[in-house]
This record gives sequence, structure tokens and C-alpha cells, in this order.
Amino acid sequence: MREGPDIARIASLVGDPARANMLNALMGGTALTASELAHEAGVSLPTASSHLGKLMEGGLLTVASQGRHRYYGLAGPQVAGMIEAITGVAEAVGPKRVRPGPRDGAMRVARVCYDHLAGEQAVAMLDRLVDKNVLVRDEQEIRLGPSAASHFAAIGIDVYTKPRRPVCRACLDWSVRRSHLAGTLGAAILDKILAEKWARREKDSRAVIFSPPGKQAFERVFLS
Amino acid sequence: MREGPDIARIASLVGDPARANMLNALMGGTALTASELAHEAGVSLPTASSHLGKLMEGGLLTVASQGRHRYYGLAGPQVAGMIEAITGVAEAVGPKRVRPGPRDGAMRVARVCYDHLAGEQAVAMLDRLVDKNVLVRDEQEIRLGPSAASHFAAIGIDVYTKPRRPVCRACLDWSVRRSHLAGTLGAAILDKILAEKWARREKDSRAVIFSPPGKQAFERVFLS
DNA sequence: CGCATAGTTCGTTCCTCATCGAAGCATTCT
DNA sequence: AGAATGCTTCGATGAGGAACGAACTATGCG
Repeated sequence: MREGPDIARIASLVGDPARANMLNALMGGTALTASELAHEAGVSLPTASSHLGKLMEGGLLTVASQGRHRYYGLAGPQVAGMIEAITGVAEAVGPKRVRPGPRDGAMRVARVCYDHLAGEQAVAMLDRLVDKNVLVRDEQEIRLGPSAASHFAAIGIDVYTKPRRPVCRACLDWSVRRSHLAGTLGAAILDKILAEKWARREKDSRAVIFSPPGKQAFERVFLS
Repeated sequence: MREGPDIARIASLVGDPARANMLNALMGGTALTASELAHEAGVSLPTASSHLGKLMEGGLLTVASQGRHRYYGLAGPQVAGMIEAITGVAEAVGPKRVRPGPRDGAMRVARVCYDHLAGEQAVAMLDRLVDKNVLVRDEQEIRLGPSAASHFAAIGIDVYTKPRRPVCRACLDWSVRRSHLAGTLGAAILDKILAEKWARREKDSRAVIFSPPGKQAFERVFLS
């Protein structure tokens, strides 16, 4: 009967399948319109609107009106982290290993996790960066190694303009069950991958598809 | 309409107030009986039993039968981490700053967070350990400093018998909004505090109450 | 100005699920 | 053995809330 913060309220917001699908879709990091989210969740527009209202009221979402469109996005990294934590538990307890369909396959290889890269490619990249001593891993944590600044500067990423978020953070990959790189550095790397057109976002999915030359370039820079 | 792991299923388990209260109570780290959890959640025994069945089926709880008692506990650190993540969001979005009652006050000072110490005391302790360079903090992450082994050996804690869990982890404190020390080291320190009888667990609460001499001893060892 | 598109609000229907009392097992105490 | 305690199962009740169609508001296009 004790009362801390109202955890049930937040959890029940995520606990509805339609809302969970919406939040999952927004884990892609890009804001989406109400119609897109309705389609994503498989419900009618009015229903979606109602759900979005509740998520807004619960503080999990932000909205930006542009003309007649309303773009909904996750309220912040803390919310994204919560979703990831829940996803991790769901993955761990639910051995629902049923169908690793084609789209699922692409998701396993590389996908967007809020603002950084996840999947096998991302895990391999982190492993390699640790091997090369560019990053240093202490158990579950990651920090910059001595050569980090020069290494990332060479590919146009500045690791020393530090905003409020940590530069590197470990994020547990739900498909590989090992850590990949999150934080501002992880976000910067994903930005570069997309900016260089090494890979493109799969439409309506978190999957990230590398082009053959893009994959080569990525491997040369991060996996060599 | 995409399908990853069934996040809604897990979230909806936490999304019921009665179940949320039970999980919250179990964040104290000690296993509780069905009756205790029923009282904790403010529901009848049959209702509690039903909830416990669902939490078990969802894989969030483990149970140990001892005679006619059944002790329920959290299924593991991953589940505890998820609860903390949800609590963090709930705390952040819910400015329900209403009544910091007496018990709440004690909770802010020191409480148990699954298996380690949280609250103002815990945050102060981590700060001091970082100041003394016993631990090193990189942004949100924590690792052992050079003097860590000898420092903790002197007070009877071995940091080098490493189990599967990380030795030190940062855990965001929902009351202070800054990190405290989790991981096996955090757990070992809480064990010592209770073993030395510097503090006792408040009955039916996560609060940890230091005795006056215990507080002195704690401050001498960890805050000096 | 109309017409089309994007979203929200309203009212209704329907179903899930939380709840409790009573009864049923299991274990321990005397 | 009988009684008491701890917990689960069963059945009935009731409320919250998810869903959609229809109507309403707002923005953009011709």
C-alpha cells in the first residue's frame, strides 16, 4: 500500500498492445504522424488519436504541429531507455522464437535503436572498437580510450563536444543479447552511416539496410 | 503491426496497481509470502494469489516453497532494472510532489534498491569514493580505480571474485536524480552495513535506518 | 470559395479483467 | 486425529477502457 511514483500508471500506458506498437515504432527515433502510428498499431484513426492523447497526458510523448500534420515523438532518452528495459525483459522471458522472417532477419543484422545503431553489425562494431583499444570496456560499461579522440576525428566525429548525455553508453541488444554502443557517440556514428548513404532506413521499419559498397565502407572504417 | 518481443504483455503485468505495489515491495530484495504481498498491495488473499500467478506466468517472479509458506521474489536483476527504469520515468513525468511524509523522509535518506543501498546516503557515498579516486566515473559509468582492491580489502570486501554481474554499475536514484552504486560491489557494501548492524531495515518498507553510532561508523569508513 | 486531407471529439457497444466470498488442498501444531 | 494456518481454485459481479462510426474542426489545394 506504499506510494512512490505512480509506476502502474506509466506501465499501463505501455501495457496496451496498440500503444506498445506505437512506442515501438517511435523507437526508430523519427517522429511520426497520427495516421502513420494508427497504421503502425493496426487501429483506426480515432482509436489511435485516443491512445496518443493518453500517451501525451502521461508524458511519454511530445508533439510538433506542422500544418495539418502532427508529428509525435518519444519524450526523451529516458523514455527510450525504459522501453528498451521492458523489451529486454520481454525478450528474456518470452522464448517466442517462432518465425525469424525476412524482415526480422534484416532487423537482426542492423536496426535503429532510438538514435543509434543496434543489431549484429552494431555489436561487431563495438567489439572491434574495444579490440583496437579505441574504447575501453569495464564489465558492462564503456569509456573512451586514449586514441578515441584522434580516431573519431579522422572520420569527422568530435567526441569532445559533450552535451548533457553521456558520450558512450552500453545498450543491451535484445536480439544478440550483448551490448552495442549508445550515447552521443553511437548517435553520431549512425548519423554518419546515413549521411554517407552507406545504408538506408527500411520504410516503416527500424531495419537498416546496407548497400554492398556501403557495407564495405562501413567495414573498412569500423571493422578493419 | 510489427512484432518484436511482447513488450505490452510485460508492461501490462506491471500496469496493474496491485501488481505494481507487489513488485515495488519486492524491490526491497527480500522474498515475501503471498499474505504479506496481499497486505502490501491492499487486496484480498485470493486476488493477490491470482496476481502472483500472472506474474509467475509472465516470468517476472520466482517462488520458493517452504513448508506452508510460499516466498515470492523478483526473477532477477534484469527485472529489477526494468522496474527502476519505469520508476524513473514515473518520477520524471509525475510532478506529484505532494507529501514527503515521515516514512518518505527516511526513504529519501537511505533505502534498499533490490540488493544495494540507494538514497542520499548512497549518492554521497559514491561521490566520496569517486573523490578519493577509489572509483572512477566516466560520465554515467563507473569502474574500479587503482586503489580499489586494497581499499575494499581493508574493510573485508573482495572486488576481484567476479561473478557474472558487473562489479560496479551506476543506478539512477529516483529521489535524488543522481547515480548511486549498484552491481556486486554495491550489494556487498549493503551486506556489510547490515551485518555490522550499522543500520536496520524498516519493517514493511524499503527504508534503511542508521543507528547514531552506525551512522558514525558508516561515515568514517565511506564518507571520510 | 468549395473540396480533400489530417485529426479530434462524441456516443455506443462490447469484452476483458480485477475483485471478493466460499469452498477446497496442503502443511504444521497440539 | 482434529484444529488452525497459508494459499489456491471456483464462480459471480461489476467497472474500466478499447474499439469504431459518425460528426466536427482545422489546414491546405484548386
